Amino acid sequence: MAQKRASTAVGPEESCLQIGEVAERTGVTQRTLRFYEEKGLLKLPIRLEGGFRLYSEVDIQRVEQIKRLQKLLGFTLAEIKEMVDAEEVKLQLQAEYRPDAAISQKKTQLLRAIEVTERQHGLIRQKVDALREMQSKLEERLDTFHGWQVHLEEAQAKADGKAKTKAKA
Amino acid sequence: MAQKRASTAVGPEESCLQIGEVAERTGVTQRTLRFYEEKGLLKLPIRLEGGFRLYSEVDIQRVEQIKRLQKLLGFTLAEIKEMVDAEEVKLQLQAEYRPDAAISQKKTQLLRAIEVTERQHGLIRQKVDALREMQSKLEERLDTFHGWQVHLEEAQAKADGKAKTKAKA
DNA sequence: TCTAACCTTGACGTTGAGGTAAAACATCGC
DNA sequence: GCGATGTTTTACCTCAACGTCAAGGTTAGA
Repeated sequence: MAQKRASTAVGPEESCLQIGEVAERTGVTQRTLRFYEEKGLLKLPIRLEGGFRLYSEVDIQRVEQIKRLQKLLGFTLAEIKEMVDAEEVKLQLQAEYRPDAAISQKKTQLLRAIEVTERQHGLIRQKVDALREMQSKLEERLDTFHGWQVHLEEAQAKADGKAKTKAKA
Repeated sequence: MAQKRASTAVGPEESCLQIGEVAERTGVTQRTLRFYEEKGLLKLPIRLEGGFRLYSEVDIQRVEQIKRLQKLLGFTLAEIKEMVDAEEVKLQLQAEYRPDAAISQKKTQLLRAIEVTERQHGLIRQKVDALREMQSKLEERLDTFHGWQVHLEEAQAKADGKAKTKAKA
């Protein structure tokens, strides 16, 4: 362990994790974190004077989100980027909600965000539908299998019975 | 169009589509079909004397299944292979159900098939759950957005009203 | 028989999503 | 100041899932 928490260098409330710890806690490699950054999936992290990246808990959550979207749901990193971008827009709108200059510009941004969100929603519904269909098919198949299993048990019992009778005789 | 349906060359009931037509109907390329074959996702098709591949409707269905699993649900071809292999086992068991020699062997196979199917089922449930969570989050977000939208409209109306009053004065 | 359209195998290229290795800098505890 | 770790950038490697020629064989139809 070479470094402790550099907890006073940047801001008062940031959690300030270095890349190694983020990697460990999220289960991805450091390379992957840099790669995501390069691809715009993670925003450029603040740096220590020496150039070391400093992450926050929010970043960790985002990484976990990315992994879920990718591994569980099969989205590509490009699609995921679109999603996190939309999220970014939301946060931005949320933060800048007070200083209400340029209302019509905000309206445009908002419309864009809504559009993206609705597309995502539709995409997900498609996936859910497909999954449900698969699921019911699998259940059907399992039923069939169990039926066969019973059938096989019976057949075997009969065969055994015959064998025993023969052995007795 | 250089060839017609070679409908009498192999069997009486097979549909006999050539690779080009299968590609067109499924929306994948010929290269992809050969690739799937190479990877064991499609069984080796029967061939015309000249070596041309001949597919059936069942093959088309399988290709469509593969594409769904892959694009919609994010399974890798390796995972998909496992699934279609399981399906193959099922068909095999189904076909060989009559000649009931070696019952215990069949039981083993059946157990294996059940195991795979149940794993798939669980996997899919996980995915559905994750997707549902995402979906409700998105709906929540859309609600927020629409609220903001209304808010912005009001703000703009107010601003416009002021402007008009000023212009009148 | 000849040709246009279709198919074959083979080999190399590409893109996405990282892995791995190297050389040099940073930080901490001593 | 030094050594042990931890990080940084650069650069090349890999693996999956195809794309893209290239060179040649096949088939139906005029």
